[in-house]
Amino acid sequence: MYSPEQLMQMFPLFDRKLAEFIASIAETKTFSEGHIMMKTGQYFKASMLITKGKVKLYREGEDGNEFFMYFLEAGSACALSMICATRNQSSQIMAIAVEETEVIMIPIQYMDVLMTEYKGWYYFVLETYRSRFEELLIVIDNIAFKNMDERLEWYLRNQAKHNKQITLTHQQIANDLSSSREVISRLLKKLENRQMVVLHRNFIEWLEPLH
Amino acid sequence: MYSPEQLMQMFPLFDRKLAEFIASIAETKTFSEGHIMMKTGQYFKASMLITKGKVKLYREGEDGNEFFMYFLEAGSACALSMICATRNQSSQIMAIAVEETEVIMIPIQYMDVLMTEYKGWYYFVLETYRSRFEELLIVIDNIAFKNMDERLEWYLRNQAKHNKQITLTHQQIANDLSSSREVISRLLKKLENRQMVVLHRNFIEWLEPLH
DNA sequence: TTTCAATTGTGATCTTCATCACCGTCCAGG
DNA sequence: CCTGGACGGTGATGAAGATCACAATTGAAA
Repeated sequence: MYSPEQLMQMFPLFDRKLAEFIASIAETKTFSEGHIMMKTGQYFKASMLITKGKVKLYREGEDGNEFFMYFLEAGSACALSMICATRNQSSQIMAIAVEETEVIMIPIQYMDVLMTEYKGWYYFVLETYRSRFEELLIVIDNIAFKNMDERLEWYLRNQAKHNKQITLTHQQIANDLSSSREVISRLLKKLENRQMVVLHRNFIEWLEPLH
Repeated sequence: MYSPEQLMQMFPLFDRKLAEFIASIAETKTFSEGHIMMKTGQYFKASMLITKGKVKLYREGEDGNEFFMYFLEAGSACALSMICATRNQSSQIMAIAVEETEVIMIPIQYMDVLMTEYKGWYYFVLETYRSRFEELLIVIDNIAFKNMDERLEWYLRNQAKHNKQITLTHQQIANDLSSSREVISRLLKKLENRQMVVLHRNFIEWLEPLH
């Protein structure tokens, strides 16, 4: 499905030997938009490397609340799937494909040989874990130290990274931030006054530079 | 300093071969109470395994705020020191010894051989990372979904795990929870009314069962 | 013993945000 | 074309918690 060259381009930490091995065992799987790729309490039989699309990672509260944490995009891997697959344990996170998403599945039985024979693999695993950890720390910063207006701005900037047209309703944003629609509507209005966004029905236009 | 047997007892995921290797290269280091073991932006030249004592991990906000995340105790390792050592990157967390703490330092140059030759090591690394990750998720649950009274209760339960006498001032607790002293004082008073704690000057007695 | 700084208690007020109530707008399916 | 449900706007009210002001208590140092 993918050549070693393509893999090395998507996953810069892969060396040639590793890319060749992954290419030889890769099985891809496609999830359609809205598909739940991972549910709280689920066990994994494979690690997933994302090759196309975009996945939204949530934390689920006890009372059915959802709390947005981060996106995974092409070139990244699901840290939890890697570790849970290796250690055969369950996850505490929910993942939903926000667009059509393709992943490479690496069955659990290859974990040992990958880890022991391919140095590039464990660099990749560690880097994946480290960067997910950093993202969680940023999430904590946001909810611990910032007000809703700053969190909304950070959230929109995140969403806008790949597309300045953010096709979300105020209600969906409120859910992701664990807030309420009215508050989000009012804050969006303020951002519009500051000329940072233009509001439309069913989508929001982001006017600021993306990085 | 430590025999392989002692190491295997403290770190259950170590197999004999790994414990022997660690024992052969172990250098211990002791940090006195209050010592800052790790600072935001610091680089590591070694992984640290904790053999005695207790370490408090904080997230630092931009404006000097501190936010308590979790403790590390004997038998656990600092996930960040392991990964940052391996990948030679800096951390975003602060660690302070809350009691006299002894650690085994594993210099960076052993990371490769540990990872490739000792299967027990990478299980240990993954498990360390996974459990730290879970703890961060719990922190997020708390600040995203819970009120201050529940968070305070969780915090005290955590502190009391090893000692029912919690020697902290209300101000210190407020800092850890990123709240204010007055709020903490009032909530503590409520807990006292519910007979869950007894308040004293400079320390708090936890009356509930520990687990 | 006196004194001063750290700790704790308490009321008043303010800000942020959640919640409720209600209305207008848009648009897709009948 | 009409109409009901989804979406968005807006004011009023309430609760949680931050902040301010100040008093009371304690304990260690002088």
